[in-house]
Amino acid sequence: MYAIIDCNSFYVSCERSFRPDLRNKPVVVLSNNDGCVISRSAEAKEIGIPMGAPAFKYKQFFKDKGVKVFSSNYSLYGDMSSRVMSILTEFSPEIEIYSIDEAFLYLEALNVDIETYAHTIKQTIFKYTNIPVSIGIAPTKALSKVANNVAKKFQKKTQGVFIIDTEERRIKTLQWTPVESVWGIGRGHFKKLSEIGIKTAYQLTLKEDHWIKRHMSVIGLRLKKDLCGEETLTLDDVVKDRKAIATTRSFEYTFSQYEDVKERVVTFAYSCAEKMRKQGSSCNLAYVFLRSNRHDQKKEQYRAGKMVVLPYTTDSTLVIVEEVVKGLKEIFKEGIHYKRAGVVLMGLTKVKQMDLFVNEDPKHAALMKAMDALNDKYGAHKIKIASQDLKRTWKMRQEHLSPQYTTKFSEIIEINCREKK
DNA sequence: TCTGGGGTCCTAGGACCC
DNA sequence: TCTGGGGTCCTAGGACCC
Repeated sequence: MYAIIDCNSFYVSCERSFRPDLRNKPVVVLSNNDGCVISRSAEAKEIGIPMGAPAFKYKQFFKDKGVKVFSSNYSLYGDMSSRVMSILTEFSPEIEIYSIDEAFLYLEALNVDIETYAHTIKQTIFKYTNIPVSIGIAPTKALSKVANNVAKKFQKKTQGVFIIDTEERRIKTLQWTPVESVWGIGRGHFKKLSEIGIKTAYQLTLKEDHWIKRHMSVIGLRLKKDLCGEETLTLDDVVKDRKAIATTRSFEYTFSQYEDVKERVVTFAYSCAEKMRKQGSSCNLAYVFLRSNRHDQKKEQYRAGKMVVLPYTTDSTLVIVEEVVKGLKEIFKEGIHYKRAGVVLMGLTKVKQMDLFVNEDPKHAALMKAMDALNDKYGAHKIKIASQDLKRTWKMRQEHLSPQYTTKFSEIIEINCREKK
């Protein structure tokens, strides 16, 4: 049996974990730049705040209804996530961390009463982190996701745990489940399925294989089989290296000057390269893109991207920045009000294939190592490169940021020592 | 004024190879 | 009348996830 453990309203629950006064109150967490709502407490959902609601449109509503608003605090959520995951590893050696707030556990090898075990998991996580979770258990991964939905929808009745352990229960649950809420069915597939009268997950499991393969590719077919109880999706318990690493942002205002846009793009390339070195990879491709403000149709719309092939496989910020800027020059158009830009590193590999003719200056590796060590020790982006503007510090709008509750003790001690010195 | 960010996988078509 | 077959790699676009 597979269990999927999913934290309820994860970002909101993290904020609440340190603010017991917010229990039973409507709480939301906003995206970067305080743009839109990305996490809602049950109370916030109840008063009709939709996912993705633009914050500026809801400002008054939040005030009127006493909604507590937080800017996103990813270091807090990352830290809370690690705590939850480390508790889960105590319960089964076979675990797949699926996202920041979800993990699959394989329970087959354990000789336990599954229902009792699930409740113990739930209570333990709550005891140590204050984070409520829902648990779905079933013979396949897709079915465990369906079970999880039920556990979430019927909190009171299920106590947050739902198990599909008989054929009768599988069918009954799938008949109840709207097809669009199935894991792997998004807007596009939902539309196609509606057109041919498929409304429930159960109807999907009755559809012929060739139709599904034709319209939903092999992914859809695997999903169907998994829902039928045939195990086609297996546990991915090795942490895989990223195949692409991206840094993309919307700007608080729009930029029209090349120098402004360039400074942003260089900083994005810089962060990408840093993330890539953390994973121990190098790359040979970089993609840079620019976008105007799609919400302001009065202004000229423009979107462009350029893939640049690096002269050799590298993890050097200097080389990557230089090539990304060349790409930027090709797509930058005067007179556009740019709202968003990004850099994506691709072609990631752990093997640095040497080029026959051009190779990296060996000094770069040592320089990167020193740069990473300094930034690690003294704070992010303390060491910049010259094409970033040293005077300028672009701040995200974060008007509702919570404190760094989980800052590590070692860091606090270090800061204290520094101040004493 | 103001609307997120970071990933994965699959398919189709074109260019190219022998 | 009539023009092969089996590959690889790359790109763009679509679909999905959280």
